[in-house]
Amino acid sequence: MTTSPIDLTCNQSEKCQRCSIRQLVLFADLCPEDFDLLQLPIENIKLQTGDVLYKEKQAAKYVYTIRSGLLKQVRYLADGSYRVVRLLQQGDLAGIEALAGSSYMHHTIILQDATVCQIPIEKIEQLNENTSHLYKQLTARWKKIQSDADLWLTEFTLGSSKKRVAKLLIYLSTQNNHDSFYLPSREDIGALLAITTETASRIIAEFKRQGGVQTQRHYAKIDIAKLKQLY
Amino acid sequence: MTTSPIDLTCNQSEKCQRCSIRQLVLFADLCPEDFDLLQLPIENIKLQTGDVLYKEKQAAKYVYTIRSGLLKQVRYLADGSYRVVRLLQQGDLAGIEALAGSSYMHHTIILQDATVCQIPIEKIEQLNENTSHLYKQLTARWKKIQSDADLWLTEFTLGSSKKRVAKLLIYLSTQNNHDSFYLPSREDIGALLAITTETASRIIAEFKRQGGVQTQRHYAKIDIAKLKQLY
DNA sequence: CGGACGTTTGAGGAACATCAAAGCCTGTGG
DNA sequence: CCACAGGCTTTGATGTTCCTCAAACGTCCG
Repeated sequence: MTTSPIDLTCNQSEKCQRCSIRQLVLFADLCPEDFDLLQLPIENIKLQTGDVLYKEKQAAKYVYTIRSGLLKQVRYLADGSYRVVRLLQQGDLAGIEALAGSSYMHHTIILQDATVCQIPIEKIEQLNENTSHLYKQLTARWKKIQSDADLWLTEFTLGSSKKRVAKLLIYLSTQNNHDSFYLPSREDIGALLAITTETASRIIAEFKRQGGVQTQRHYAKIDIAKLKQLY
Repeated sequence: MTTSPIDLTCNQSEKCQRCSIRQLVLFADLCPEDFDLLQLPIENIKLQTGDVLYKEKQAAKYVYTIRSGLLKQVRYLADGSYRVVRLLQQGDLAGIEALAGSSYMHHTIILQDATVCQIPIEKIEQLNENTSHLYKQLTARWKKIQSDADLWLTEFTLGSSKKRVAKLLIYLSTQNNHDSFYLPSREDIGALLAITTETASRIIAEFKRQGGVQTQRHYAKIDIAKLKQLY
């Protein structure tokens, strides 16, 4: 979890305006004058699998825009186990709850190597006071959190385990435009779907035998049509 | 300009400023000058059990502040069944997603007789442009949606049915300060917890026999300590 | 090569869904 | 005031799914 000090030297405004995923990020609607308000540094951070972006209850000073990779937001339970409550991908924000409180609500952990932009909260609040251009994007992000939560509750907590695993695989495969996608560990899949590690393993192993899924290291390809037949 | 106290068309500003749950609602932070911007009428609506506040995909023109009662937000599934994805109570907003889109995301249905304030979306947007006082409350509402969703995923979709029902009863009982609370139908409890109506019924019946729960019509009292022993 | 960790597989049992029927409230109309 | 219909709740019997405990197997890495 290292950051390059070289990044900090060049003009922030220009860096953000030239952002390659500009249309996807929080600052999508800002105009050049808005960018001129950005004085504090926005760091671009590289993270790898297993890194912890931040922990629950930690003092919240930054909101993070996900530029690439896959992250999980996790709640640890009284018995030591954990539940994955959200997956974050390109364009999503991590730690947005920092805008309404002083600490983070989850552990946020990198599943697939990621790059994120670290945006100081003061900067967001400062922009909010000086321009109305951020409001729309922020609202859209909040709404996405809500609709993702609803999706989670209707798609991934209901029906047989087989159906849930299949739906998760289909969801993961459609979230990027490569033909293969990062396949979480069986334990994480369990924590995502509220099933045990063993059940997750059994189902994926069976899908592999039946030709609905092919795996290679931590990546998978699926045959969506075949998968839909199998559950 | 004087206004009659019984005139329903009386000055909106005064009505909202005198609101009995002012500290709980979206407009909590507004100052008198902000209220003067409120030109459009805000209607106070009474609703009873079974009424539909709005439906999924319906054109969204209003955000609703819940003044009293209990509402459910529901997603209907392909097989005709439904899933309750959220409960709304005093101080919550219904239809807030209207701020980032043109239609509602759920069916919102009254469980326990309710009163709600109907706020036109234009009014919120207009206030947002003219004052920064609404921003904080709106952000707090979005954050609550997120934290409620996380609560749902960790408390109500995990563990044995018995545990989930007990947690739901405890949750419902602590949400108001009366000693009894509205107990949803067994079908709704099933749709809340992703279990069948029969299982919900069996568990509540057993809790009743063992003295953890007492019911009367649609209301219940619980013995929290005893309930915690039972699962 | 050996150890650690994640995955797979197995056997057995508990929990829950399903199908089905009976019981119980509540409101309605005779 | 009582009888009855309809809807919700409760209960039962049965079968399936999934969890639990346990062990073997792979794979990656030092």
